[in-house]
Amino acid sequence: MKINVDSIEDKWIRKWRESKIFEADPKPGKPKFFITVAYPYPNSPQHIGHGRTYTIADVYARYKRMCGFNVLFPMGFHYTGTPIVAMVKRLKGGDRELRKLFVEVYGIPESVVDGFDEPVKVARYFHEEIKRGMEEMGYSIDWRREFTTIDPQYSRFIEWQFLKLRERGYVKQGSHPVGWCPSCSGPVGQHDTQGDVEPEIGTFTLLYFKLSDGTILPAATLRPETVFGAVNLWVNSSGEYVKAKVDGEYWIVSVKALEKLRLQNRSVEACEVLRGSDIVGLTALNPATGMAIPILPADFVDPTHGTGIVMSVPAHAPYDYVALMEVKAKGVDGVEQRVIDAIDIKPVIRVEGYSDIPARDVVEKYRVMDQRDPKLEDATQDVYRAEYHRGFMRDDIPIYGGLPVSEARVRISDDLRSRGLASYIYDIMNHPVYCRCGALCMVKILEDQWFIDYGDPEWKRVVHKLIDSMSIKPEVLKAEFHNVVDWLREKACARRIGLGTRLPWNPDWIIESLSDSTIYMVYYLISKYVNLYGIKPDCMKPEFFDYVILGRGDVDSVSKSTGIPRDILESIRIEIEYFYPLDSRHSGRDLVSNHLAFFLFNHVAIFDERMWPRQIVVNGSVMMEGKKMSKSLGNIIPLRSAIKEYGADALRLSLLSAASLLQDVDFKHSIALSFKAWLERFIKDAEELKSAAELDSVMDRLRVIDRWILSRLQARIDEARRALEELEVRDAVQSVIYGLDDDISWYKLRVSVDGGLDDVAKAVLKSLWKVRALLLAPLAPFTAEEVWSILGGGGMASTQIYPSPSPSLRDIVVEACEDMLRSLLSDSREILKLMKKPASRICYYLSSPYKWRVASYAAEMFKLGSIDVRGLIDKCRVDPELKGYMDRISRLASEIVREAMRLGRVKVELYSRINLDVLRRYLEDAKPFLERELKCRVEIYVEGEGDVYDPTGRASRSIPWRPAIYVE
RNA sequence: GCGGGGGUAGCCAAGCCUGGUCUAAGGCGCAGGGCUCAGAACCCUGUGGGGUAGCCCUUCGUGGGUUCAAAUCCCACCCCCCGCACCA
Repeated sequence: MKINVDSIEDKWIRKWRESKIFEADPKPGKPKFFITVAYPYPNSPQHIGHGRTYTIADVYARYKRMCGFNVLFPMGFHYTGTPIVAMVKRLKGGDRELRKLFVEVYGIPESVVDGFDEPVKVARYFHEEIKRGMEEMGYSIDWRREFTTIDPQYSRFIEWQFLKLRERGYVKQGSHPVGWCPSCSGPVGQHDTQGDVEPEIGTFTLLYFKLSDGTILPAATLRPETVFGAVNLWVNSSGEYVKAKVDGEYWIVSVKALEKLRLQNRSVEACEVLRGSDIVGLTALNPATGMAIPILPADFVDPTHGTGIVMSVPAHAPYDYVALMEVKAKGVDGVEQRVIDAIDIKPVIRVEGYSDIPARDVVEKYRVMDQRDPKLEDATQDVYRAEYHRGFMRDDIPIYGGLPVSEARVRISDDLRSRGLASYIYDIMNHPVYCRCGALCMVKILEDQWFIDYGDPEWKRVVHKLIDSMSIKPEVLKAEFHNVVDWLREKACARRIGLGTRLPWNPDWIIESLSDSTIYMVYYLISKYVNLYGIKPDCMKPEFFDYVILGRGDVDSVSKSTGIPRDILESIRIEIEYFYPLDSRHSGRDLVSNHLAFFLFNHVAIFDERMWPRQIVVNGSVMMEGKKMSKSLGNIIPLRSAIKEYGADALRLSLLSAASLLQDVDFKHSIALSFKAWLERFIKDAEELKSAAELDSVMDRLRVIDRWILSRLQARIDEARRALEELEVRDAVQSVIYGLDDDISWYKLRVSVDGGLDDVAKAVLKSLWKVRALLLAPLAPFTAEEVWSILGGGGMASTQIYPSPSPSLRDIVVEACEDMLRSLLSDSREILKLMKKPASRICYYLSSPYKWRVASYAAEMFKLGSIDVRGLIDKCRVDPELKGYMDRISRLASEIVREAMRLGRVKVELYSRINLDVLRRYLEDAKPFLERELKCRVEIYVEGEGDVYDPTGRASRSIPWRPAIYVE
């Protein structure tokens, strides 16, 4: 029979939808479980990496539902933000790369791409695409609550949230440096740059070197402490410079630098255009030492970086050292050689392992050829790092002598600034970074920027308290959350462009995406009513949210002022009281330091303690055949194509089983295929077991091995439950699939006669298949439903109660005997393997009763604590029944102790349940099986009884946990 | 730099918190066998080395230490990955 995965999936998607089993409404008295995953941003189809988080959440939702909870698992779509806007702009600008991505990688028809002329159209398209993927994956979502973050009703909600934050004093206004494109006049993030580089903003100290007429030559540096060793200045002689009036003083900087100063809100007025060569040869005063130093040309100076004026510290900066050596050797046009010769290298910092001039050390070490040599970067890194961590200011440096460099740096910069000899400037650390439009990125200081003040210490304190009291899975992340909360500072919460909600008190600003997604989980409880009754945005005034979310105000007056009928208001209020707080929040690990942290802050700010979230679950990402998924590698597999290729269940299992929660999953084609095959086989087996009898009808005919497999099943159920409870989905797959497979294949080997199964075995397997279908239902729901229905389970698997271990089917003695049988078989095989000739008969010798007595003492000792030979002998000595055996016991005791150590606590505990009679009967019973497996006659004796066939005297070697073996 | 995570057999990966059940789960790959006209799939067996008796030797980044006993606990070192924001 051929299994048609597609039609099975279609069938169950339809049945689930028609039966509305995933639509959750408040049910007083029934425990609820509210679970959400971070909603998707619809700027591309989802790939299998996105699928992991949603699948884990769905497994949890399905599991909790089967545990009797009224589970609510909703979904929305996050339209807020700039990337989609930027994409449309690029498409309109004829960006071929992006078009290619859409058409060739995502498989979107050309005509559809042509229609992408507005951000919302793009969002709607991917929204539907993503939603379909979620349905196809079998996610048990209550779709009645779906919304997007640009729905006007949602905007009312976000406005309300921001009014609350502002009321509580968490919203502030201030200035803020951002990466900026002067040509687009907009902020640039990673998405906006060539090569997706994140512009890093750094603060440079601007040191004011002055010409004799007072004109300032500001040198930008990250190492202001080295100013004491600045013995000349560098400019690029062919670079464009300007003399300009900056904040009322005359400055000379590069043309680009003037633009930066303007963006950073200095008053700037250019006066005169210069070339670098125009200022070469002039003399400037060092602001720290007062020394007159010459201005010299250097090719390495990049006029677009910093100010285009570079202070030269040849003792500690390899670039400066090399450049100085060059000018000393070659001379400079228009500068007297005497001036150049007079330049002395001045050391400022001493650091162990380096000479007085560390820059020279590394230049020699790296064999740097000239100032264009790329090795200078590494050389520079070396010196900087060593000096920063291990360096001290030399004792001849006034005031700061003896200070560690890291401390001196801050103090010197502060002191010079307070004396008006320096200031600071922001610049791009990883310069140069280019905007997609091609322009060089700079730093702009935005004035009047709105912030949420996550730096507020009191607010942080409360968030710490929440983190301590909630569950975070995996638990190791708790420390990370605490750290993140400690780091967080003001967060810019609004921008000028992009989709989203406008700040209610200042509509020029649009609330950015990480700030409008912090408490929206509660909105799912409202959106159901918005969708159901078409509540108008205008009705959703602050008092509406105050009432339904916080329980403030009076229903009648709220109803009157909003025009929303009283019963609807009350229903929403009841819904929120019932489902809130959120029981589990799921996301990938990349959201820990932003979204998830903000989620906690905002809940604490807006809700009462009893409505704070209960749990966060974080998972790692997905790799593709060992490599990171990326557009450039072209190894992104869209979720929906993967579903087509492997089927939803096989894909789910692949994503669930390949790694523990926080670890990155390595997705492999071969693994997905083997799950696919496994699932098909599971269904085929069910078809074959369909006609078997029910377990109840064969209960009185069960053999030990039947009892064994049923007992194992109970253990697997227990493992699966435990694993799912802790969201160790990997372990759940392990137990339900591989673990049970192991048990079943052993069982089949034991019960099959001539390769076939009798009707008892079939009945046992049928019952096992039914239980297994339910065990599998959260993990691979389509297959589970299919098998459950094939075997006539009744109702849907998704709504059954998750199996619990049944104590009456657990049989530890049988498990112990079977375990011993297996090790006996494997020991026998090992012996047989080493024998050259085939064996004709194999004899097992069980220990005589007195040995069992000694073993039971040993097990007891082990259970209570440690085990030792002397102690064991002492115990035996006082036992009158062992009186006659003391001569043999000393050797036996040491053997037993050794074996106990080898077996370990768990096995010894297990074996202690067995006694001689039970084991003898058990092995006698299994004799035909052993003979079949070992292909020779098997005989079982008890040491010390009459007619024991024992030509080599092996019987005496037996101990109770390990019968002796003789092979002939 | 600060903070977090990690280095386990051919590969991926569990175990580590709570030391002994650890030559170390499971999967993939590989090899042999079965099935088959053949192949794919599937099913068995093996997969550090040695061994004519169930065993011995070696192994969990490196080096020390604690312990009767260490992949697991402690110390030092080396290496790798991620986050540090205005961006979803």
